[in-house]
Amino acid sequence: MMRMHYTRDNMAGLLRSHDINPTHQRIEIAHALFSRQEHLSADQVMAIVNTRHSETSKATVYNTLKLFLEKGLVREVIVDPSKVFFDPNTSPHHHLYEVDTGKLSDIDAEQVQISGLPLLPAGMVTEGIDLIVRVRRKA
Amino acid sequence: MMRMHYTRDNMAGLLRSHDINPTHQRIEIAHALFSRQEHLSADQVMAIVNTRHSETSKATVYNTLKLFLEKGLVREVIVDPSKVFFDPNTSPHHHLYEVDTGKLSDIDAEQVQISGLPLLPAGMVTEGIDLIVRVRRKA
DNA sequence: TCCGGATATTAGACAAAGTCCAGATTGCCG
DNA sequence: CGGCAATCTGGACTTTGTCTAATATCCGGA
Ligand SMILES: [Mn+2]
Ligand SMILES: [Mn+2]
Ligand SMILES: [Zn+2]
Ligand SMILES: [Zn+2]
Repeated sequence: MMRMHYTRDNMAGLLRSHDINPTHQRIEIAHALFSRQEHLSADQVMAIVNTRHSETSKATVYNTLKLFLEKGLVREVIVDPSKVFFDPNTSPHHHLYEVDTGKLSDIDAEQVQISGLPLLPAGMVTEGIDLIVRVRRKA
Repeated sequence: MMRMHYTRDNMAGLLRSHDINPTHQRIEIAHALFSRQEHLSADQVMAIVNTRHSETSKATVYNTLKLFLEKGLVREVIVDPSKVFFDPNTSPHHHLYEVDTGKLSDIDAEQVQISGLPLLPAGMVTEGIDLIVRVRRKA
């Protein structure tokens, strides 16, 4: 997939296309995630956004990430019991998690086949299927 | 698989077979998990074990669950960003998570096939593959 | 049985992630 | 400019989990 350059200016349009009012703080937070294309925790986003001078509060970082999540701009990845990661890649994909380093990387869903899953309980719909491969350095 | 009845008396042998010294507290905690065969959080274990009268401290509950984990007596399930679940079922299996209720149930690994996973980075070994089907009640 | 060391448990202080709220700011429209 | 909705904020608060130093329990040997 051809990748565009994620400038702050592009962020406003991206936010608007997801029905999010583009404010200064929201643009900075989106830029932190999309320019890096990495999985970031709220704490990491907080640190990135406030590197030069403090300009975004903790409450806003959490509120904004939750808003992005609701609007489908980012995805949540739950692999570490101590923190949630936010993922700017919303296309269907899986994850490889290096347990000793905490490094998290993507596995394209295209090449992975999952079959034999049981039928869902009546009245239920799948919200998502998370596949996490946990690896560690060989002893 | 034929299932035995998990009495407190059985717990001592189970603990010993996993190289765990069976103390009163450890037996109670193991009994909470194995007699129910459910996924429990530390908090839930704490509540169960202290129903009649307070007899096990928070520190011991956490220490013991971690010990059980290290000794392979239980397994950790990470699906909810706010708490870890402990699973007395250590046979390979996957999970179905009902996001609105928090209900967690097992999916037998036998019938599920996962193929096409990429090769691991050199020097890495798989510690486990977690597959979580997230479902919610239809709108 | 008594002693001493190793093992296990404890209360409570602490830390980290995340939530909540009431007040201040901002942006926009008339 | 004045009003109003939307947004942002500091800081108190909650929850989950960790740590520590003191105590209690267990067990093997004299
Ligand atoms: Mn700035
Ligand atoms: Mn008892
Ligand atoms: Zn990802
Ligand atoms: Zn399970």
